[in-house]
Formats: sequence, structure tokens, C-alpha cells
Amino acid sequence: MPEAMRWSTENCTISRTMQILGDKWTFHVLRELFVGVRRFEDIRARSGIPRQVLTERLAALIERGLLRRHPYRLPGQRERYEYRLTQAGLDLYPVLVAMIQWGDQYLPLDGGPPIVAQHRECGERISVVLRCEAGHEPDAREVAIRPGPGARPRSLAG
Amino acid sequence: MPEAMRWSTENCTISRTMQILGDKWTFHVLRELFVGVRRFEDIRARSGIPRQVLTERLAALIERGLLRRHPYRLPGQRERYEYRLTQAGLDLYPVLVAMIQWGDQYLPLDGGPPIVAQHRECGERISVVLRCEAGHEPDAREVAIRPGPGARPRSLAG
DNA sequence: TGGCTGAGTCTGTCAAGTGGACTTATCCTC
DNA sequence: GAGGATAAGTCCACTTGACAGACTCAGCCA
Repeated sequence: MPEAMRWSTENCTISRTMQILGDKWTFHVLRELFVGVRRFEDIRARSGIPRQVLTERLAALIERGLLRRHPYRLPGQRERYEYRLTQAGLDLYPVLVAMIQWGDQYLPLDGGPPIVAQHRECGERISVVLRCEAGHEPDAREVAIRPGPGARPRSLAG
Repeated sequence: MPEAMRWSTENCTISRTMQILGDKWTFHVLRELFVGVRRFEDIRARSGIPRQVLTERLAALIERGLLRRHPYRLPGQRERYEYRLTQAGLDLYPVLVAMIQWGDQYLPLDGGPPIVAQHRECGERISVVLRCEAGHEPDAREVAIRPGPGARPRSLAG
């Protein structure tokens, strides 16, 4: 029996993160904000999200603290709001970059990658690497996901 | 107008990756495999996925090349199959670790993290870092996501 | 006064997820 | 060889959520 079977999933960090991100459309919304598209109608036009779903997802992301509304005003128009990433939202960059990196490797396109992550200062391509606290950079087979200090035993019954 | 508005999203790497991963249950399945739970009934019991959905998601992940079926046999039982990550699946570690890291920071629990990523060789905690090809390790505000060589212009009309 | 625009809200339809019961194949015990 | 256990599914009825398309609303402009 795998060791993990003895531990509960109820408070699992991945689950709790997926409750926020784990939705087809939520990730599309985040992508738009990461590439700099901030307004309702622009996000909708580029991503194809149904309006109602977009409204709901934006509200959820604000409530979770990943976005905030920011007033803006076009000349000769009334004040409106755009949506911006908070620090919590910006800190999803590693997740985004890791996904782009995986996609570039396993779902490549003939013309090359359609989007790249770039260091603003020097213009070079950015990627993510795994690193342990001893300074090693392990590859995938050297990584193990184990129960941590907050792990709770599983009440078997299902 | 943000620059990104001029570029099409149709072949976006994030979208194409999300077509595979961007589903509440798919990620739960992957989590189970990453922590070492490989059998249908074990996955179902720990994650609470409805059987029908689990059947469908496993089949999809196999078809996409992230998993493979592997025969096994318990003493005194007939042969069955378990599910294992392929190299493509294992290479999602950076995505998983990035998500755990974000969750630990922004959705912390009193008892500490319920799961941790560990280097098998030395036992130290593993995290992900962003790094550019010039060797810098930028923080979130220094990252930009830009159109790459495969970007296609957007036919405006929506 | 009437029209434009961005950002929504409303509505009916239809696909998908859900829980619970049922099925199948194999092995074990009697 | 009959009956039971078990892992891995299938089947079914029900409910929830996504979806497209039309409608609303507030402020500004001509």
C-alpha cells in the first residue's frame, strides 16, 4: 500500500490551490492579465469567455485576493474599471512559466512558441528550475512529494 | 491599447496546455500519481472523484501521453492495471511544485504544509525559481510575457 | 433628444458532473 | 463447482453549470 494512502487529502495544498485556479476559464483570465490585457471587453474578445462566466470569475479572483479593480478613464468617456494582478496574482508567474515551458516541450508548434517569458531588464528568455535547499537542481525523477508537518492521517472509510 | 490585443490567442501555449490540465479533476488525478497512488480504487477513495469521471480522465491522460497503464498482480488475485506517469507526466513537477509553493505562501495552514516536495538524494525541501538565460533570477515584477516567433496576428472581429 | 459604448444582467437550452446501484472477470474458500 | 470477495468499471436519473444571444444601464457626446 502506498504510503500516501495513510494521509488525508482534505487539507492538501494542491487541492486548495486548485479550488482557486482549477478551472478552464480562470486560467484564461489570468493569462490575459499576465500579458497585459486588463479590461472586461478586451479579455472577453481575446479569450472568448462568455460574459456571464467572465463576470463571475473576475469577482471570484478579486475575492480571493489575486486581482483588484482599478479605475481608469478614457478621454471623453465616463470612469470605468480595469483589473490588475495583486502581488498574490503576480506570484503565480512560476506556475505560468512552468506551464508554458511544459507546453513548449510537449506540444510544440511548427512556427516556434507563440508566447515567451522574458526578463524585462536583459531581454533573455526566462524558465523555471527546481532547486533544493542544499543547492542541487534535481531533475524530475529525483523529486518526491511527501507528507509535511501539517499532514493529517486519513480516516479510512471510503 | 495593450500590445497583446494585436495577437491571436488561438495557438497560445497556455491554452493548449490547459486543454490537457485545465480541469478540476485532472489535477487531482495527477496529484495522486505524483504522491505515489496508482490504482483506480485508491485514487477514487482518496480524491473523491466520481468513478465515471475518473475513467474518462485516466483515458484522456493516457491518450495525451502523460500516463501509461502498467500491469500488476496481487498475490492470489488476477492481473490488473495501475497508472504511472510517463516522462511527459513527470515533467509536470515544476508546475506542481510551483502550485504547492504558491499555496503554502498564500493559503497557509496552522499546522504547517500538509505536503512538501523533497530531494530524494539529500532530503532537503525543493522549490522552483525563475531564471533567465543570462543567469539572473528575476522576481515577479521583472517578468514579461511577450509574443514569440510563432505568434500570429489577430483577425479583429470579436 | 437620441445614440454610442463598455460592462454587465437575463433567459432558455443543452452538455457535463454527480451519487448510487448494477456488472464483469478472476481468484479463493469451502 | 457454488458462493463470496474484490478491483475496475457501466448504467441511470438528476442537478448544476456553461453557453449564445438578447436586453439593460450609466454616462458622455452630437
